Amino acid sequence: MKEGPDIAQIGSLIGDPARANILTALMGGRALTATELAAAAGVTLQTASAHLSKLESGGLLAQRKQGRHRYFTLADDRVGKLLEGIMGFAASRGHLRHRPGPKEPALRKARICYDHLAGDFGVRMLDSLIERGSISAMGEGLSLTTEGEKHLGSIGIDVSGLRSSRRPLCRSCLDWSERRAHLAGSLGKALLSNFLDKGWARRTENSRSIFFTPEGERRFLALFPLELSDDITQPEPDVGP
Amino acid sequence: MKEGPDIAQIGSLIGDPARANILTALMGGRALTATELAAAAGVTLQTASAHLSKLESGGLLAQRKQGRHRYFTLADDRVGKLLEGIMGFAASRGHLRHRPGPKEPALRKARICYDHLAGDFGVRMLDSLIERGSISAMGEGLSLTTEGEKHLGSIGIDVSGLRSSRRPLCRSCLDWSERRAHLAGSLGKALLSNFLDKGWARRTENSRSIFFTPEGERRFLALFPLELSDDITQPEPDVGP
DNA sequence: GAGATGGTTCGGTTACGATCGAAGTATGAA
DNA sequence: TTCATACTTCGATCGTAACCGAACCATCTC
Repeated sequence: MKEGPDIAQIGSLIGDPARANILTALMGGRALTATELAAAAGVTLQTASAHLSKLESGGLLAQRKQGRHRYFTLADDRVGKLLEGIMGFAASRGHLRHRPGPKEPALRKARICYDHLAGDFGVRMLDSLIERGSISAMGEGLSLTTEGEKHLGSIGIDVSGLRSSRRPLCRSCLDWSERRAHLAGSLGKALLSNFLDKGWARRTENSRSIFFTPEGERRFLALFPLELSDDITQPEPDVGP
Repeated sequence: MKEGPDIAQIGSLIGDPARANILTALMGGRALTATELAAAAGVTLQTASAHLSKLESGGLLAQRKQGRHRYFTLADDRVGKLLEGIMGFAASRGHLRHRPGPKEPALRKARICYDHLAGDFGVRMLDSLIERGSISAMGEGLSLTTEGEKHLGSIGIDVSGLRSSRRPLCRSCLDWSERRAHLAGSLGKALLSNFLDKGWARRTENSRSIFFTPEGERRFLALFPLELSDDITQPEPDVGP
């Protein structure tokens, strides 16, 4: 007696707190093991195992066996989009049940989103590029200008090489904590790699946060200036119990 | 572990089948009453009431009181976007909610949707009316032409009487199993009543399917011819687990 | 081989929430 | 006023799914 795509099944998969925690943990784009995910979800390994198999057969997760580990990731980036959408909506509704842990400020400042930079720094980077005219925003889409290609070339990004890949060069990705867009696509990935290669920043173990060295941060901020650089330094007040 | 993260709340709201039906029903953009939604969800009014208040306090629904009716709509179009995203994902994943049971073909052929005709027959009826010029489709909206008013008057529909009601005369209602529109609104209701009154068809007990008598079916098909009457007879292949 | 680590399966318990009958409230009609 | 319709609240039932302990399989190290 049911008609239409089964949104209830997807919904109930996301609707369980343990599974929601698992999915949230995987939003960073890194592959995580069942044990790590069990810890993230706050359940035992057996329970997590059951959840993971449900999520997988529901098409939300993919797993890849490597030795005696099983690495789980989101099935594809459409799942990520979907979750971002729900997170953004939930955040805007004030459904912030998110517990502000100690690592939270670092996550908010700079973190990885799939393979590119998100958080305050990610938002700032895109804003600055747009303000400068390196990237033009038309509606939902983004495109690199010739000025931008020159600009980014000067800091070591091989744009023409990126163009040859199948993946779109520029895409905007909505940040759930900021509700503002940051830069995704192959260019977003290349920029982050560039920062890491230069030693401006490094990934934090077992976390999605990205740590900028003082020198790296100085250079980053100089490279991506903003007319109205306001809320990037002040920490946000804690919300919730 | 009741302290679920943000997305779990939204997910579990969408995750209940009854609530998913309610939301799906509201995707048409029309405001519907609690009673209509109860029917759409296949639950009693009390149960629907509980679901509706949950959905509302979850920020997914808005209600507007009008006389002794309570009209519910999606809270805003961001909710619609969200649901569309989930539906799109579910559809692409092949999560079609069809558990092809024995009654399934009958449901697909002709069934009731609130108070009007849906399924193959519903789609055909609207297509035929548009092809004939009785109804003109402009974007999302439908309107009855003067030719159409004459045409339907000839088969016993009092259009001017219907106009006096508050309810819109013509509305298109998207059928998720068909992904095509059928005719809703007071005219859609009147047409179905007309068929039932004439004895062309009757409702099936405890089901949403509508049974056409052989004679009724013959007349119906004659009344609503189609240039390209193709897929109305061949049953779709089962999509099994 | 033995032992350790990573992960799954099974069985039984438990708690949550969906459901409906019945009774109660609000609005409109006669 | 009285009756009817639309909807909500209350209370109780009941099914399902989340959960964990324990046992089991798989892979790596030594």
